Amino acid sequence: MTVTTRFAPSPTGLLHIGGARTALFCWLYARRHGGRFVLRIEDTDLERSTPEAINAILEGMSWLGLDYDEGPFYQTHRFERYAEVLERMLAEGSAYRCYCSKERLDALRTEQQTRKVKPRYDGRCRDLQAPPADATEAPVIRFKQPREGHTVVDDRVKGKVAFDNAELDDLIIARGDGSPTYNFVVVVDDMDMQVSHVIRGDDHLNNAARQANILKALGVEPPIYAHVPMILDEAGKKLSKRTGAAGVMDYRDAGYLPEAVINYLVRLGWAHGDQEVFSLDEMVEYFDIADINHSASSLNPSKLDWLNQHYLKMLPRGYVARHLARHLADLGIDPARAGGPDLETVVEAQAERSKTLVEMAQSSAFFYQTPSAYEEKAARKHLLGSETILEALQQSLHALESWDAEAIHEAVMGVAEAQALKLGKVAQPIRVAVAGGPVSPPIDITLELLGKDAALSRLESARQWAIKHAEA
RNA sequence: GUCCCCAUCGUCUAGCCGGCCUAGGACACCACCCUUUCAAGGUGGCGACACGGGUUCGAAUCCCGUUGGGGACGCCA
Repeated sequence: MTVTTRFAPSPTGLLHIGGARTALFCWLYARRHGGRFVLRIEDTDLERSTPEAINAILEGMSWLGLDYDEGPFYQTHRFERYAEVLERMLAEGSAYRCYCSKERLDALRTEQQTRKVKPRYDGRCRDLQAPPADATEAPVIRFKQPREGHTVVDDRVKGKVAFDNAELDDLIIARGDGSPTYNFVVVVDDMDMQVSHVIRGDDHLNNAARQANILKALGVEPPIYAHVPMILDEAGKKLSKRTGAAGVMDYRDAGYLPEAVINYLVRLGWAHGDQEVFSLDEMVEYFDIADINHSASSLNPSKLDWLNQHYLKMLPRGYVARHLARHLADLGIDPARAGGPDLETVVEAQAERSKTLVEMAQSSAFFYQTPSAYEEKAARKHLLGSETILEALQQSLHALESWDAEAIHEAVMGVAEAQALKLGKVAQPIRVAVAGGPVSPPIDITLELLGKDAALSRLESARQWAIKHAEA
């Protein structure tokens, strides 16, 4: 049997972090076993499905690098096939037409709720031989669920889960307008696409029993189910659109690398001993459904930050630089045209002091554009009264023949010694002068990257500022 | 309400087919070291088996219950 997994999102919103992890697990399992991974868009809800949401899913998958072997399949393109199976079930007697009105169903539901029993269809039309004379609405089609016994779902993460068939009512598999519903199309698709392993959120565990029964009615062996626990937000609550960056693409925009997000996601609900950092190859090699946790997990943003920084430091500079470019662009900076330092050297200098690419872009902007203003507090502390130091620095740096970190370091040290100051006393004024604030990479590297002309002119501006504010 | 799932540090988790666990790792936090700012790095610290019953020579590990979370109960997916 070739392993086939599928990711089957409904295009009604973003590809959120929970869906992304489900997709990752499915992808990993298929890759692990040299199987197929298919993408299926569950768009049978014409009201809520949107092209934007479809794009968001496709974009998110591709950003994460989760490539699929087949699809995307759209369920709206398969209505003929569903109709065919519906006809067959009607003919075989495993499904029946139900003429109950929505009003009756609603009344039934509220009545059951007040009686404190589980709301379910009472089966009024189950054994009807002909349409009732007073039928007013187009009939829906219901699946004829077994009435007796139990249905056992042998779940690979939850174990054997038994449902009393009396709990499972006759669910609607086609609406009054003839369009098929979720629990039915899933079954037909999984059957047609020969899905061997259904890996999905455990909010579907209850559905598994009904789906397995439909499959059996169709004479097909149900797939292997693996219901993975949910992902909760930081507060341990269900993820909602309001929970900040819930969409995968929001993570990109917030400055995270796909490698970090993937690595973070794989450790949510799954572990391989004590290992925290995994290459894609390692994930594929080690991933196993048996190691998936049983309980829900909450998001831990600071751990994502840590992983992101790890990848910022470890991944090839050129690769990180390409990602950094888009965030610089968001700040209106085009490194190529701004004439500043090579992006890769910036990445090298900034990686260990950045959690995200957004941070890195912000703290590196000064390399490409003169800061519009000094941070007030820093300027007061480090620039005020530093005219002499700044002037000495200008002279000493101006005299440098080769503009490299080593020479710059010597020059700065020289000024500090000449004035009997600790290095910090002269480095901080330089930082504020060139970067606008008190933080930057080591001062010699900062100046080297910035370039001699820019460095000297910013030093001069800072000196002017110091003179002007000393008078006031 | 009914049914289903779950329960180890603040968070992610190792362990779970019982003794190697005075419960390990990671993130976060705190302290110290390093230091040219901020970081990064190093060292150390804080910190959990939800509760109650069993079973057993022995339970985080097995069983039952309680409590607490979560999910499902739609002509949504």
